[in-house]
Amino acid sequence: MPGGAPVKGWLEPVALGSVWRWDTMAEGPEQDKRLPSRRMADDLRERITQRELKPGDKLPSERVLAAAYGAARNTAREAVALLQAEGLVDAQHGRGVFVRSRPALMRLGANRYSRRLRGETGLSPFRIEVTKQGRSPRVECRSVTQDAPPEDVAERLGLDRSKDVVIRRENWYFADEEPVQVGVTYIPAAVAGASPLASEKTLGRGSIYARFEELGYPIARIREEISARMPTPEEAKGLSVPLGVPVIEVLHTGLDDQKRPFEVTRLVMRADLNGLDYEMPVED
Amino acid sequence: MPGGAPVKGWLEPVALGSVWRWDTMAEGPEQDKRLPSRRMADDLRERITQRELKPGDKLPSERVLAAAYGAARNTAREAVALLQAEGLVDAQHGRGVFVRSRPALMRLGANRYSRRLRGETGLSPFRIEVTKQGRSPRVECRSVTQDAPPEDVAERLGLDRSKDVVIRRENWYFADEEPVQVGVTYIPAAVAGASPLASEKTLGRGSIYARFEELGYPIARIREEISARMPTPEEAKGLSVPLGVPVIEVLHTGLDDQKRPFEVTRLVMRADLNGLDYEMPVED
DNA sequence: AACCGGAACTGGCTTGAGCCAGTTAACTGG
DNA sequence: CCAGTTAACTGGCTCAAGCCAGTTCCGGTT
Repeated sequence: MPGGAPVKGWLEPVALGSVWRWDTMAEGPEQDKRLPSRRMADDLRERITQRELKPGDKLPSERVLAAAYGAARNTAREAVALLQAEGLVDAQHGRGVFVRSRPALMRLGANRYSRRLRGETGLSPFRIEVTKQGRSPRVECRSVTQDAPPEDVAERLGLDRSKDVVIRRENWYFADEEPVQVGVTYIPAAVAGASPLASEKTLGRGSIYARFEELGYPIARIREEISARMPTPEEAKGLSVPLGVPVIEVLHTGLDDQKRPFEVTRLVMRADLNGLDYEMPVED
Repeated sequence: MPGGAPVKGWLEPVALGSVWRWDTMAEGPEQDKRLPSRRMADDLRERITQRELKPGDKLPSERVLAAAYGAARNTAREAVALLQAEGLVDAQHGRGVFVRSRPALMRLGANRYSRRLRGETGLSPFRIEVTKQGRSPRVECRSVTQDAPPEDVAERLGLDRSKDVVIRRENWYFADEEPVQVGVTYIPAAVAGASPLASEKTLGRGSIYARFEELGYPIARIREEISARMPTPEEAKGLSVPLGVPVIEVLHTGLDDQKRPFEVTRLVMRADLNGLDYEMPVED
């Protein structure tokens, strides 16, 4: 495969090994020029996508893999690392490497802001969606503080970063005690006033948007700016994001019936568990 | 550093090494128990987020890094690989490892379906957005074929996978000749009929939705299902997605004024160059 | 039957060595 | 002055070896 220094090879005393190497090349003109680690990865990927290895199945151990290809353990490790970075596979210390199963995505829609849903169930859309999947939801408000808004938030709320303050509410969302989302909501102090929004961790029936409505800010429009990226180390730890899984970040702005922004929420969620689902009219 | 088996150490004959190990622990209670590769990665990440290393800057070479920490080159490589997987850094063969710059995201909004925009400019929203960024857009229709629809597409179009056929149009989107998106549009054969949609690669002024309108399918509502994941090897190659960068997948359904689906498009785009931006009414 | 220990597996991380292949700049000869 | 070569960088990949740390299971003890 090297073929890097064939000329040198001729000048130097003919090594025993080089002979059969050239022979095999002559016999099999269809040289597999892929690197060993890629070959292993490609083969495994093939077996996975062909369903020969099904979700939950265990891959051959690194040492077995290496032996099978006549390669070093590190090379097999490299192959596994590639699959892991693609999110195809999940390594568990001491147990093995397993084909990742694709759990049903939780589909967050715009209807999560619907007043009707709010009224009918009294439950937050998150709870509804998780329950629908047969898992048990939990929402935890970790902190309610007051601070200067981040740049992008200030911009969307029409605030001056150096002057205005916002209430910052940090919420964690769990399904079966597994963390799946973090949301940080920013509310202008002028909007929250002395309401529970400004201080209470629990907001009572009908979710936060019922409270906004009581304050004179009925949610009429939303803007959602969506991006995706790899998690920071903190996010990876906090959300226990597996290797090879990105996060979706949603910067959400709530607007009242006069199109005034009264709230911004930054949602970060595991992309292997969550998706978004919007249906909307084409305007104008 | 290990300190993993201190108890065992007491039971066994006292090794010479263990003495100073306990000593140093006593002297410096602030043991850095992180693994060498993590320490290097953490330090570099810190320097990057603190802007000491700015986008475009070159990191110390692997060999220099290794020497600085008294570690092997492979360990430095591991550290770099971690940063790469986080999408913080971009390695270039022969040149070095560079802090990745965060280019402005292209923001695709729902307004891309607006009839007014379509009429006013005659340009597709993609072209508008790219031009706005001072780059030159290009759209290339790679193929127009006829086939059975994929499962999820059939579902959304209300078709029977084994009976109905669809027109499949594959489009590639470039900015400055850099591929940034791929879109595959599926149209029921019954909808496309013998129109240009069914055969022509170029569709003329006003983009594809003008053609649909002419056929009696004015786009009135859209549904967009969004997810994110790591690219497949094919996507990584086709879109030249750098390591550590996910893709955003949008499964888009176009509905006419009677809420009938007449078209589904699967869009895959590099998450480091693209984002989505929706503004919509809260319905009900 | 319950417990505990160890053996034999698993992946995690590191070392230090070597070769290959891009890149760049300085040096050379025309 | 330009063109081509070369040397000294860079990262890419592999090897072989070793130790550590989880997991699992089996067999012996209590």
